[in-house]
Formats: sequence, C-alpha cells, structure tokens
Amino acid sequence: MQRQGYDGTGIKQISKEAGATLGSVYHFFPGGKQELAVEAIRHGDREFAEFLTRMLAGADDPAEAIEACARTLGQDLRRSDWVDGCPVTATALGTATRAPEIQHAAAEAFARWRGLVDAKLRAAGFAHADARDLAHTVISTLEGAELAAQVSQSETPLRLAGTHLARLIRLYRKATP
Amino acid sequence: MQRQGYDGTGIKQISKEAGATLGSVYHFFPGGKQELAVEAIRHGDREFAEFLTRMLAGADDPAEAIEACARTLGQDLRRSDWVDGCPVTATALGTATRAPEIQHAAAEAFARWRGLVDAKLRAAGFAHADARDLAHTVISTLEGAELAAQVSQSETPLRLAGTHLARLIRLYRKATP
DNA sequence: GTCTATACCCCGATAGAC
DNA sequence: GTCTATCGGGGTATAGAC
Repeated sequence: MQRQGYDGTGIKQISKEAGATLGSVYHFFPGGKQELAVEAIRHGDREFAEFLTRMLAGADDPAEAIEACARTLGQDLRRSDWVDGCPVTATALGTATRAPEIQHAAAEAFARWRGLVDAKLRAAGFAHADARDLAHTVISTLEGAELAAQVSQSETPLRLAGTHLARLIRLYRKATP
Repeated sequence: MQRQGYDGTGIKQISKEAGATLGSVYHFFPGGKQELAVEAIRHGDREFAEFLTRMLAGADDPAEAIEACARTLGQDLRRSDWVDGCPVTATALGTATRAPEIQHAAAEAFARWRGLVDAKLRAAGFAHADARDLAHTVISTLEGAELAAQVSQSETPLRLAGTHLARLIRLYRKATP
C-alpha cells in the first residue's frame, strides 16, 4: 500500500506476496481491507518513528540532526528506485471520505512524529511555543520534500529541505533564547 | 481523481458525473484512463499555476505573498471539508511504476510552480542560486503542509508553513544581498 | 459523434470442507 | 486455523447500431 495506495493494492496480491492464503488474511483481519490498511499505517508509523528517533539522537544540535535526516531520506528513496515514499501518505490519501479510521491513523502518525521533533527541540533549549510550531513545519517540509523527490526522481528537494530547515531552526534559536 | 486518487476513481463514475456516456469518454480520450489522468493533472497544473500567479502578484514582498498563499490554501481546504487537496498529488501517487506518463506530468507541474516562485524571488532581487533553492523548498513545504492539513483536518500546518517560509525567505534576503 | 450492450477480468468478501 | 471454491459486483475497454 505504501507503493500502490489503498485502492491500487488488492488483498489477493497481499496474500500472495505474503505467502498466506486469502482465508488466513480474513481470519487475522476480520475487518477486511480497512483493518489491514489501518494496521499498515500503524506499522509505517512505528517504522518512521524509530528512524526519526535514531536520526535525532545522532547529533546534539537539532538543526544538524534534521538536516542529516533529510539527506538520509533522499538516499533511501533513491535506493528504492523512487518507489518507497512515506509509508502513510499513499495509503491514507484518497480514503478520507470513505474510511475515517484510516485517516485517523494517519493523523496519529503525523502527530507522533511531530512530538518527537518537538521533544528534541525542547531538550535543546528552545522555547516551548517555538518548538511546537517548528515541529509542525519540520514534518510538513520533510513530507512535501519526500513527495517532490519521488515525483521528480531527484534527491534535490530533500537535500534543500534539510539545508533550509537547519537554517530556520538556527534562526529561531537565536531569535528567542 | 483529486479526491479519490487514480485507482479509486472509475471511468464510469467520471462519465456519469460529467453527464456524458461511456462511449463519448472513450471517443475523446482514446488512450483510456491513463490519458484521462494525464489531462486531469495538466488541468490541475494550470489551475494551481494561475492561483499561484495571482497570489504572488498580490504583494511586492515575496515573503508576504507566500505567507498569504499558505493561509488562503488553508481556508480553501477547510471550505472543501478537507477534501480538495493538491490536484496533482492524489492522482500521481501510487502510479509511479505502472504509468510513467502520469508521473512525468506531475513532475512538470511541480517544476512549473517552482519556476513561478523562482521568478518572483529573482524579480525581488534575490541571488539566482538562492531563488532557485528557495523555490524548491517553498513548493515542497506548501505541498507537505497541505497534506498535513488535510490529514489532521486543521489549518495549522499551512498557517505555520506560511509563517516559517516567510521568515526563511527574509533570512536569505538579508544573508546574500 | 452518441449511445447501449457486452466481453472479459479482477475486486472484496464469504462459505464450508478439512 | 488453513485452505479452495465461489458469489455478486464493479472495473476497463470495445463493438457496433444509430
């Protein structure tokens, strides 16, 4: 679903690639495709949260850590031949009206990631309001740059997003000490 | 397709809502669903390009114009009940592997929008390299914030994106005069 | 150019043997 | 719990009358 989206991915395809039978899938996911999608998003949520935690722990300076994060995302995306984008976006996009539970799971993922950045910024001494606001834009920008990188098959959007986010963060550190 | 994505939107649904018969659709779009999707993306491309042109012309200061742009995007998104997001993203996402032409049209749209921001920044006296790089991040951030706003059903990501992009742009104006 | 009918296929979901 | 068979419906696309 990360690659093909909710509607583009069939349960039969999933069961085949997983080496399970169709009956097994419906045994463990009685809620059908919707439940499967929610679990897929939660899985992607945890996955990216772990990645983000690792990257944020990689440098004391939050600006430096975020910039490294963006670069790594670009490298990983290229390695996947521009196919493995955000594990939440593709699944959630387009299902908003039909399946609120899916959208809710996606919102939770975004909120968790934001929380991780927020905590890092506060730990580095940023004002709470600044940290909260900056965390929003850091996630938004990473998300958008990942999208742009995927569409244009280039690491450039993510590289520049890293550079600019770092400058923005440093600007706020100086602005409200 | 803007709302439901490529796979979530049926040609029968399109023909019904358009008041046309299925035969007519295939008469004017012999390339079938793929051709329809490419034209839909080109349409969204022009639509947003006109919106962006209008917003950029609304203020001499690029930072101010971009901030107003983000706010307006948020208001429009709320007015649509968080349904009408970027007219390109939903259609293009998930079709990368199967339909390169769709992805190519999406890449062209992003490039055109970037070009508009780039031109505005250069016209305001920014160094060419700075303008080019900033245009990348402006589009990425607006795109990601629109996504985040849609998922969380809140204007906050777009409002903050506007604020932060404005500060970033002003920083560069001062940095390299 | 416009319309209806239909071919052909795969979808999600379920039934029921084992 | 695991598997196969199948249901009902909708998908894209086409054929061919008008």
